[in-house]
Amino acid sequence: MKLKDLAAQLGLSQTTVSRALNGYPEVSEVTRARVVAAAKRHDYRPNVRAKALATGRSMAIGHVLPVSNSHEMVNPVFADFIAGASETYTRSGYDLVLSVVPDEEQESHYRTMASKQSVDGLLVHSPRPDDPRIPLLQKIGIPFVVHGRDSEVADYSWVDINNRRAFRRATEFLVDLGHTRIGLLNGREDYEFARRRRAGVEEGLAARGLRADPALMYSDEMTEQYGYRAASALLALDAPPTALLASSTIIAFGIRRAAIERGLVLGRDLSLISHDDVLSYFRNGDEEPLFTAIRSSVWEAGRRAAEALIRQIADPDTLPQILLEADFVIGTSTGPAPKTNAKRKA
Amino acid sequence: MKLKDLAAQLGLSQTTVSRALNGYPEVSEVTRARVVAAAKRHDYRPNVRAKALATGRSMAIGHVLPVSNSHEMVNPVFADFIAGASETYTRSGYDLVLSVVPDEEQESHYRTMASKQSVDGLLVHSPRPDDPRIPLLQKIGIPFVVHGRDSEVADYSWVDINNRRAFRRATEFLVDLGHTRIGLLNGREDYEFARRRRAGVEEGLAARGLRADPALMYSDEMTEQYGYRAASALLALDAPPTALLASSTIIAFGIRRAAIERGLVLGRDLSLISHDDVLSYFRNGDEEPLFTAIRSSVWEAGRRAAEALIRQIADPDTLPQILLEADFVIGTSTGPAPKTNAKRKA
DNA sequence: GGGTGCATCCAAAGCGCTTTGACGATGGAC
DNA sequence: GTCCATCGTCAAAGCGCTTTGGATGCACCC
Repeated sequence: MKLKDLAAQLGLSQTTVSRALNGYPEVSEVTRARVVAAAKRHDYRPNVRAKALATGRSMAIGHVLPVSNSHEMVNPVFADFIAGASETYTRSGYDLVLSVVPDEEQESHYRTMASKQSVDGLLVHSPRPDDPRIPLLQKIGIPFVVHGRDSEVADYSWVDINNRRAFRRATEFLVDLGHTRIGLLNGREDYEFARRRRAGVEEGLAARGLRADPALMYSDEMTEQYGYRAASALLALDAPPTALLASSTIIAFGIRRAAIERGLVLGRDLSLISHDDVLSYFRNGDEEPLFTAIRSSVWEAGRRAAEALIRQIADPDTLPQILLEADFVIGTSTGPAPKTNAKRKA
Repeated sequence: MKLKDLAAQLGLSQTTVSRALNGYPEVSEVTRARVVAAAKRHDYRPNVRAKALATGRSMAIGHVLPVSNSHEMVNPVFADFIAGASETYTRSGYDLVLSVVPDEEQESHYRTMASKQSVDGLLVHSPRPDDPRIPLLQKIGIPFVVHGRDSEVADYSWVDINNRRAFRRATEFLVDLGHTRIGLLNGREDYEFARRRRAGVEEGLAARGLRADPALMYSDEMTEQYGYRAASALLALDAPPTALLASSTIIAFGIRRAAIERGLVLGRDLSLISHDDVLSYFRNGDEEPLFTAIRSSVWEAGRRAAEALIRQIADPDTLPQILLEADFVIGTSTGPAPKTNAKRKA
């Protein structure tokens, strides 16, 4: 069933039928009702390809997921982010076209997408410092929103959380509890978000007159095993940290394992604050938060980013920039610095 | 730069340019070379929308992810499966259009996709028993591949692992080690894969003359906390199981936590076999497997499913059905049934 | 020299939709 | 009774590509 058939059936022209269905005012309400009823009856839905060609808009948004080719790793964060975004797209009639592309092919892939004109806008994931994709897209002139920022002054549209502030705050919280040896199990610091988090920790320490100890700072792909191994190494030090900051709940799981294995109780012997993306399958406790955490739902971020992109497509002059503040939730994994350590320092 | 411009520039007709670029034989090699060179020089790439309209093929595959609307949960398994599929699509020039749709809207969403003609084929995730989507798609007549099967005799294309056999084998392995009280921490049993796994366990027990104890069988969304809570409950029984089967590595993490917390050593005090989808962020150990496991990469399954679908689109008469056998890898989490329990039974 | 066959290329139609520009009908103002 | 808006409708062009059905030129053969 195509437009032509439907028009013939109704004894109307294609023009009128098209207008009726798309809500143009030049058609009488009685005709519109007839057309809409007939369309529903025949389950008519316009062919998107033809529509796209005629309007020049494909009603699709591109997401390009970078995958570390060496590891074949895809971060579970993406699943939730995309689920959030997809929700918004579906509601607005957009499709989401996804491609998973090895790091080194990113740039050429973006170029291809743009010249094929298969999408009306792009969502850029995981920006690196001085990410080449951004000037590329600006040059091409296609609407895009970045999840994260590649620098403090970013002249493009983005959605990000205030990583620096959140980690600074968490750090100060720990220092105020008496902790002075604080470790950080960060994500890969060739990504901006991880750099900001580290900067936040350093600022927090500095603000309280402490200095960051590089020996307590780790950075890697955020797996459970990384959390376990790094925490085990840290806890085996002569002067182990009394508190740890983790860049993800998954890392925190690994830390907890290392702690339990040593008979340490979180919140008493070792304090732990985790960043919590509120991932579907890695909830930080149920009703009660398990870990004290910097919490910001990445699902929600996906939703917001999608909205920002759609807004920008509608009006290319707006460049939405959305900074989400993370919640700071107190769980059972933090407490005052243990006496023994205090003594050791004295 | 469009075809017309390129043709004009070269002093050729659109026909010839189009043929040259698409590898048709009716064009001389010298002309083809000229055209290809010019296309590269101008970074010409055909507009996919126009191409799709002209050819009737949109060069896109649809994936519809079900999301339990109540929980807003998206299974991390999808991320790896889709990454694998996307790899294949990209290589074959297909786009992947993704939608995340609440359970109850699944059917209407499939219907819409088909009538909009925006995709050439569909990949169906997470089949339920007697899943209505399957007859629907058969009626519509669009090529599709199901990840999993909704029944033992399935007259459509699917890619699945031999869940039943794998869990049967794991169960027998445990019984042969002397375990008689064996628990199962399964996924949601309103999905086919979980039913098969349970059936496999029951078969394995029956084959060794044992009966399944419903009190030792759990079923739920596969989170770490579910694993922890269910295992804790089981271990607190008067006659606790000496061995557990887990439907995912994430559940196994939870079980391990419960075990460690009780001072139990996996492989000595409690045996554990997990299903391992080889998810990016939940590796079962690094070089050495941590858990004894039924292993089958879901990334690979995505790749195979995508290949099957593309094959089917090319030749609708083939209905590829691919049954992957899982590896059985021995880790450190299994061992003979502890004496104390053996005594208790005697 | 006229036919045959092949290699190369082209004009134009068509994919299913939107949108421009025009047209007949109606009704109110004068 | 004429004129002019306004309304409701339509025919046709166009989106950028593929593909059908020739057209042209040239070598080859009898």
